[in-house]
Amino acid sequence: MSTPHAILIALLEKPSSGYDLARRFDRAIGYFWHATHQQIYRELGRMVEAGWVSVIEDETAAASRKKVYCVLPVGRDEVARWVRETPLDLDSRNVFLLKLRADAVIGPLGLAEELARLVAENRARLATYREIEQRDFGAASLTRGQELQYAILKAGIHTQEMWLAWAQEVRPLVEPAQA
Amino acid sequence: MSTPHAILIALLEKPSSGYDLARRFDRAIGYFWHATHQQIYRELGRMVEAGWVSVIEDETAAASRKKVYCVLPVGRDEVARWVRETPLDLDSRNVFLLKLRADAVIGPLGLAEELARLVAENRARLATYREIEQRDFGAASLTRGQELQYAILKAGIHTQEMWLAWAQEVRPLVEPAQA
DNA sequence: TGGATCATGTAAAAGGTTACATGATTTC
DNA sequence: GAAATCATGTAACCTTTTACATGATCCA
Repeated sequence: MSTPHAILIALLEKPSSGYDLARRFDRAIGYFWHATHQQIYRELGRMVEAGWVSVIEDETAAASRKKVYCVLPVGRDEVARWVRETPLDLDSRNVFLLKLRADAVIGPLGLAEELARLVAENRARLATYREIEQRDFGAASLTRGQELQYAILKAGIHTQEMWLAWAQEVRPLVEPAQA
Repeated sequence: MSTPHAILIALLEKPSSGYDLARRFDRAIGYFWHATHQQIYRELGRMVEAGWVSVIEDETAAASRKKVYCVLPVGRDEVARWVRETPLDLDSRNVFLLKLRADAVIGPLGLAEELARLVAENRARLATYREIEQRDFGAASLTRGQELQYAILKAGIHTQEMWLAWAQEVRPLVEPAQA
């Protein structure tokens, strides 16, 4: 899921300390993404090494042990590169949401093509589900076990349908030329 | 996500070789779950050690190198224990689907309570999303960045709504006394 | 002054991914 | 007989999780 990029994007939205990031990943961001403080501190250390982020030195920082991290231009470019060059499979919807967040902060980053590809793949999968539905659960009466299996399949069907409807809403926001 | 239990449940549905399991995890099962053949072979080895599964010896097996695994009573009990004793957080919906599959093969395992708890938690989260929606995106016109952030939030809202509607459908199937 | 929270880290264990490796069987 | 697929495994690496650890600050 690329923890470092998730952290970079969170830092682009708002420079924070490791502790703050851990809290943000438990709150709003955490609804889609999760990271423990150990992961966060390790990645922050690596990203300082890599020159993607740096610690802001100011009077508040000097007063406490708190280290506030800020994304450097190199880190910003790395985010843009990651968004453009990392292809997603159709199961990584939350990674696409992460890309959208990046697009919201430093965009537009040209996500229209990838969205179109994901839509096509999700439609294909939905079609497969529909076939399974007709083939295996078309009968008038089903056993309890079959009902449960059908319920599992329906979870998949509803997920696809929901996501496809959502994708239609998002499309105009990532299209290059929106009238 | 508990790979060993996912494998046990797949084996309960149909005894298979490691190779077959890998293929099943790439097809129907893989729509909700994923495991590489390396993971599968490692877990199968461990589970034979633990006495949860055993290799079926028959004429077909003797002819080829293929090893067909079958769940032993101890393994079956372990699945039932796992389903009952492993509490899920509200993000692990696919783990709940896995529990449903277990319930379909060796159930009923009493999933009504856990489903009710997940529904309550998901409703609470949906309420939080709705608050954020009103507070942050109630304005008449939004910037492109805000539109995108709103779209991300909507993905969360739609996911919750879809799942809650699905849970209502499933509830009668896991209730202890269905008329 | 004692308990909650802030704030940062290390270390070990478990789990997952990628690459390597081998040989049998089937299909053209 | 060559290529694809069947079938099983090992090893190295990387990431994640869990537990441990420390000290500062804030509030009652």
